[in-house]
Amino acid sequence: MQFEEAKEKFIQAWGALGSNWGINRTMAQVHALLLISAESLSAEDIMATLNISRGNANMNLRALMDWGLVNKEHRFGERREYFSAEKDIWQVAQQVISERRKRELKPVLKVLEELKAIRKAEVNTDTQAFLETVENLATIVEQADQFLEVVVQSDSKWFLESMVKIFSQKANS
Amino acid sequence: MQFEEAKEKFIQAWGALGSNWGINRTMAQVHALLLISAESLSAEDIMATLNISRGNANMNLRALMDWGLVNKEHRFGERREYFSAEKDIWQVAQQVISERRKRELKPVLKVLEELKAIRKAEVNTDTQAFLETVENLATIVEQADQFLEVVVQSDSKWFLESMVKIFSQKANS
DNA sequence: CAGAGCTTTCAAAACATTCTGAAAGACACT
DNA sequence: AGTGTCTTTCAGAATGTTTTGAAAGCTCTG
Repeated sequence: MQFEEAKEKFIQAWGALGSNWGINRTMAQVHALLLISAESLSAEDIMATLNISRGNANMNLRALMDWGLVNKEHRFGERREYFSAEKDIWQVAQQVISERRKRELKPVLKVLEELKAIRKAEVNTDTQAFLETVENLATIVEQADQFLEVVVQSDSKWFLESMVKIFSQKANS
Repeated sequence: MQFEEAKEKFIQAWGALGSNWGINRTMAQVHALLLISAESLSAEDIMATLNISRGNANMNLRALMDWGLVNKEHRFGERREYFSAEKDIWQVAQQVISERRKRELKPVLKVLEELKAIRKAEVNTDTQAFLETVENLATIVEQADQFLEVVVQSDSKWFLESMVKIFSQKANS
């Protein structure tokens, strides 16, 4: 496989993955492109490579910066700005997890807590089932949230070792 | 908070969550509705409660059945079909994880493996960076995949205990 | 302060997804 | 076979999302 072909394939694949995960295709593609470029790129470069408009490039670069996945660089003596992506994949993963936790998990947890406040007095089959479901759901989402917090705070080495321990424990049981 | 209000709030919240995760809003709402209903519901019930059309209800029920989250029930002496959701949240989570792993993680892993095949001979800065990124990415995605496999195969009790162990280990370090 | 070179914004256009409702299909019963 | 009840399908409509490109905004430099 040739380099150019591989590059393109990677960008496509990453774009497709993104769109399954609520991240828009172009944004994921821009990220992919920056991930695999040794040097930082200008908006111009990105527009040309991905065949997208200036506005589009700008918008998605901004979103990526919001997510903390991409950085802007000023170069001395140049007006043009350059962009680069965090290359340490573990850090990228942590960043993504941390943002999604903030943006999505937290609000859901809040709602679930509120819902537990429904008056237990009002007892009938439906209320019963409802409360039980909400409580179970809240528990599992909280646990997932806590787990992810640990992930976000761990360094990659520690985390992987812990996972290996779990795997082997599982294998022996 | 009154029951009806709580119910509605829950359905809305679940719908919103779904759309951040590549699941369409209505599908998530139908799932939510079934989750919190003590009895199974007919298509008619669902249409009425969520204010959606027959076709829409049918389509999303089918998708939920595809995901293994909802079951169809035939009742003796009735032609109408009833639908119910798996209420054990741990099972729901496992089911969702297992489907997404199959649908999304596997294809990405496949592409990443293919990309590693780029000729290493062709060495220059860009190729270098590319290969390194792809390899790191592949490693982390594989590890996530393995972890999720363990989750899917574990019972809830075992898994939670393992997580607690990790948490406390982390706390002591 | 005028102009060059770049970035940012935003309304309208293009595109994609989701929903509707009418029609066709399936089935059980007479 | 005919009828009533329910389910499924699907083309077109509605809605939602993304992209474009032109215009407006910066900021440096002569």
